[in-house]
Amino acid sequence: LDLDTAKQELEEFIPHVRQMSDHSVRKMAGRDLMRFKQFKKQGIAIKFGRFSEKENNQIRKNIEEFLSITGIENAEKLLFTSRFPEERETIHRLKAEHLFCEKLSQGIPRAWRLIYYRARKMFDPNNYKGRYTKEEKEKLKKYHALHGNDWKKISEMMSRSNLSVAMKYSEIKSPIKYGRWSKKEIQRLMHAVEEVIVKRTEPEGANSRSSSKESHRNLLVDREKLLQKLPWTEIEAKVRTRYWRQCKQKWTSILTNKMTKGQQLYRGTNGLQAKINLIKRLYEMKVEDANEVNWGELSNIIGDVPRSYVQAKFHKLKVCYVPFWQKKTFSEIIDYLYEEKLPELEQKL
DNA sequence: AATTGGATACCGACAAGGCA
DNA sequence: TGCCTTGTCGGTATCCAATT
Repeated sequence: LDLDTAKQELEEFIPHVRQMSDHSVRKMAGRDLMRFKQFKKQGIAIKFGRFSEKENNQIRKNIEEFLSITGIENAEKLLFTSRFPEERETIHRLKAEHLFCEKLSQGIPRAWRLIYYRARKMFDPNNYKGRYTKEEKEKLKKYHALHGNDWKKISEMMSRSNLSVAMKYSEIKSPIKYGRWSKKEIQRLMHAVEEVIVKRTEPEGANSRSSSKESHRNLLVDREKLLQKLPWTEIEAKVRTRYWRQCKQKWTSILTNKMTKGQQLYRGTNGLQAKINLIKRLYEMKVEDANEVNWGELSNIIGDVPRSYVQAKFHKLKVCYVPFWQKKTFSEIIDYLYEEKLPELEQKL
């Protein structure tokens, strides 16, 4: 199968296939194309984004079955074979013999690689360890000083996953401030954001003042897009006192304020109406999993606000009004809100 | 003045892309 | 395949202001 044909055939399942490296496309063609076509026959679309609870359960089931077929003791041995040098050969042989790749991805309409990584996260005993203690943070800094970016080594020393230690370190590597933002910091943030936006829309050459103002105005219209794709590490460097994720979050809240012109859209009667509308719309959508919801579409319920604002509001509704929400599925939560809470809210109106 | 609930901030979990 | 980096999502603790 040559590369161009592969790209062409894959395109209907993976819209961004043209931007992928040739190497990944080849891999995907070999491992996934057949599966994708099978799913298409059954009328099932290939998915992206967060895994639904259903998919997670399917992975658990697939792993469990594979373990019982091969007699491999546990998921860690299956998914982190290199941690068990003595048994490596045997496990590899069993995986090949019993078609591990195929079995793992059974019933899940996604690229194989994504499923594999999801499974590794789920079954890594070094994952899900909760917050870092002070001592752990100190240890992490010490180990990094000794071993540099050898996250694999550090993760073993700390019994945390590679991903976890790498991310935590990037947060704590330089001293940052916590707590409320000072005026100066906010100013630096706004400046930094403006700079990267102007730089982006004005590729070298066009540098006249008027065109800069012009593009600035156009960008304000296009803010939803801008909100999502700013170079936050660059901005972090310009702000200096904050970590990039703090910057991003602060920017979102500033933007929300600007968009709502400081009105309190979610207070008093407005807020009540917004809650009611939100519940109604979600109920009407009949969606089974939270990541199928198009939150951007719902934002007009509250007003001119970013998507994340609506999501946060929904979260609040859920936590405040739905008992045992952690144990309920998304549609159960929506049903509860609609049946139990909606009448109450409407009465208050 | 106390209570209550919304806003804000923190940070772990996650997806996905690149490179070797 | 494995590993690292960058960017997004979501749960929770805390802060603060409106309400009683």
